Amino acid sequence: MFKAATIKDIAKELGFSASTVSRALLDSHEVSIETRKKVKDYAKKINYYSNPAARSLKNSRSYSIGVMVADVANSFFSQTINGIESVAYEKGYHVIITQSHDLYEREAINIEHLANSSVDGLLISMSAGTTDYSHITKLHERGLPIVFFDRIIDDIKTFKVTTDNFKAAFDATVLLIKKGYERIAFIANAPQLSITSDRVNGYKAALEANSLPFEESLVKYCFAGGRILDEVTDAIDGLLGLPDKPQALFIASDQLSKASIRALSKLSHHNDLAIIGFSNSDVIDLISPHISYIKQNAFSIGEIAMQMLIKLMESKYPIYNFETKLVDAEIYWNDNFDL
Amino acid sequence: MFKAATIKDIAKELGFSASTVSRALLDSHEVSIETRKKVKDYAKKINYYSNPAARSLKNSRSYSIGVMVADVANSFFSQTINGIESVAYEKGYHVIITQSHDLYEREAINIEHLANSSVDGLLISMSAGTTDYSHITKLHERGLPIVFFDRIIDDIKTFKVTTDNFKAAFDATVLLIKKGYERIAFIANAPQLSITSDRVNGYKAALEANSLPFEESLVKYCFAGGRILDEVTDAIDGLLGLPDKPQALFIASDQLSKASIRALSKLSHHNDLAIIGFSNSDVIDLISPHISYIKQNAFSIGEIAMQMLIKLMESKYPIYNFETKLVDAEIYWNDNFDL
DNA sequence: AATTTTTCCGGTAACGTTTGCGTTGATTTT
DNA sequence: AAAATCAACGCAAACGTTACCGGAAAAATT
Repeated sequence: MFKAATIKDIAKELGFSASTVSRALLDSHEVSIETRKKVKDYAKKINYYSNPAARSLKNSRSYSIGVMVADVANSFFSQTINGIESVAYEKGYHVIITQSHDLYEREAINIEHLANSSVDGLLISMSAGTTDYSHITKLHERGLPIVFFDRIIDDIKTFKVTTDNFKAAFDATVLLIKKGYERIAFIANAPQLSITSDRVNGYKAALEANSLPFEESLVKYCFAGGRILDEVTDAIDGLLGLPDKPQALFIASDQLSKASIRALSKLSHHNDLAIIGFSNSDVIDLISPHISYIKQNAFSIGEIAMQMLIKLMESKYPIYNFETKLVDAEIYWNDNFDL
Repeated sequence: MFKAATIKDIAKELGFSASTVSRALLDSHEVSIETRKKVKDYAKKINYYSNPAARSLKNSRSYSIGVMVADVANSFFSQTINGIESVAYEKGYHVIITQSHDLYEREAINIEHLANSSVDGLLISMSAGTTDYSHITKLHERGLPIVFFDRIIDDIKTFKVTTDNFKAAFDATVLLIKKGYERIAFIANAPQLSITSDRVNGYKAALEANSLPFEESLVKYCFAGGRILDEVTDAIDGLLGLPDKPQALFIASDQLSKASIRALSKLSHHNDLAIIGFSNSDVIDLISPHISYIKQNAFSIGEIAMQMLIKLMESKYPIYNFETKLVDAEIYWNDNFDL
């Protein structure tokens, strides 16, 4: 079995002590330039890499961070992960990804698991099924650096980054109104999520700004967030069964968009409806019915989240003034509902 | 800052030595049943978890494995990852995911990085851009357990698992022929990939079994595997520009299917073509033109790959007889090309 | 020329865990 | 009853690194 080179091997070969070699590799000023060069050259020659376990044990840092998302198969999250990884990688951090599948239990277990594997920090997008945050507050109080992204929560004071959901929903609604649609229904995600209330509020504000009435009956919350097709089908059936049918549909998430389209594609007269929905799918433009969509800057959100976490982890002193960054989304309008 | 409980804390509290506590936690028979129970109870009470860094250092194992895929945003891979994680998690392994984006350089760097972070094993799906395998053989010769999945290679003797691509392509082609399509074009992935040749061979064999001629001009290889739209557009234009136009299209990967559909959707008379393509997308049935598709058992492949890797990592003696497991895919036929 | 400072390096201990070996007292064997 | 066995535990070393504490030689200061 292969045995990796250690600092001792270098020390023995070059006639230095292990401490000098260690310092040389860390570029300490207590080692002469020539010695540093000698050590580094030889280290490279014999393909030396510091043993991460030993380094972790000594420094009580693991140089790995944990990421909690609902599902990697979700385009938004996989794009976010790409952003996270690009920053993490260049800063020398490993990324351990876990999925909640929007279930509270999975979230709690996985986060516990991550914390006990001594990750140096956590990047969390809350599961839709979570209403009790104690498993996270516990870790936060212990001093574990945590950054929330996408689905953020108010209860914990730390860095957060998400789409400017209010603005995105506001703009999209205004766009629908400008195009002449005044009765706009809203298919919402689980109500406990930050992204849900922000988006609903943006929608409400847009209606108000255009002196249109807000009708409770036009808003349908989907607690499973599109995971259960029936929930979405029922919501749409309910809307289309209304005496005064809506002219347009605002769909508040990627999962919901897919589910709604699937539900609508089985109906005959879906072409009457103007549809705009959140989606980061790379094939959204190929799907019919052809919808307008709001695309989040997922990659940027990932990058920013990771940068925030690094700031938190590497800060020598405790940080008290936290920032919640809002990233703009992009709206793509499609007039043509038939392909 | 929070300080986790250690074995010493337990030892001190209970009046045992650290070694006894360690052995008790490992269920050693050299410790009495009562002592074991006492230790475990107290450990649970104070929320003790063994320090992974110390354990890794001592046992020279990290209890984490590395996964190399082209892209987590790809449905097939994200489903595979779900399979991998489900097995890994229950066996106490961490999963570190990296992406090659089908680039040789990224693959080489990431694999090197993973190996130096002392993962206990590697799960690899080859990048389309890779033709030189030395970065992997090097690690394999050192004794690092490696399992290939999906895009496997012949050069390295180890466990492998992939879809029965020959059979899937054979069956799909036969199906097209049965439906009356005799001139079937083939849009293939990068030729150096195992999945490419297997699928092409299945297609050829099906033609031969039905006494149909194989025409080189009907097969178009896409070296970027659908990452570059133009490549696919050119391939399709080439096929449709043929004096004797094909009646059906066989598309050999998910990425290619998406790209092809995008290319076709811009043309007017795509309804003449029967299309069958590999895809694991969860919205493939909503996309138009509406195509038939071959869906791989991605989750199973992930599970099997992880089980193979565990067998390899935890075997006390070197293993010499390796298995290459082929998993059946499922074919979904769609007669209706218009939505 | 004597003193102080600086440069450069080594020794040692520690991080938390596991393991081979040794020790003790109790139990079994002849 | 002496010898052998065994159960249950402690001691100490080791995994590879880093950091504190020194110390000697060289350089800089009086």
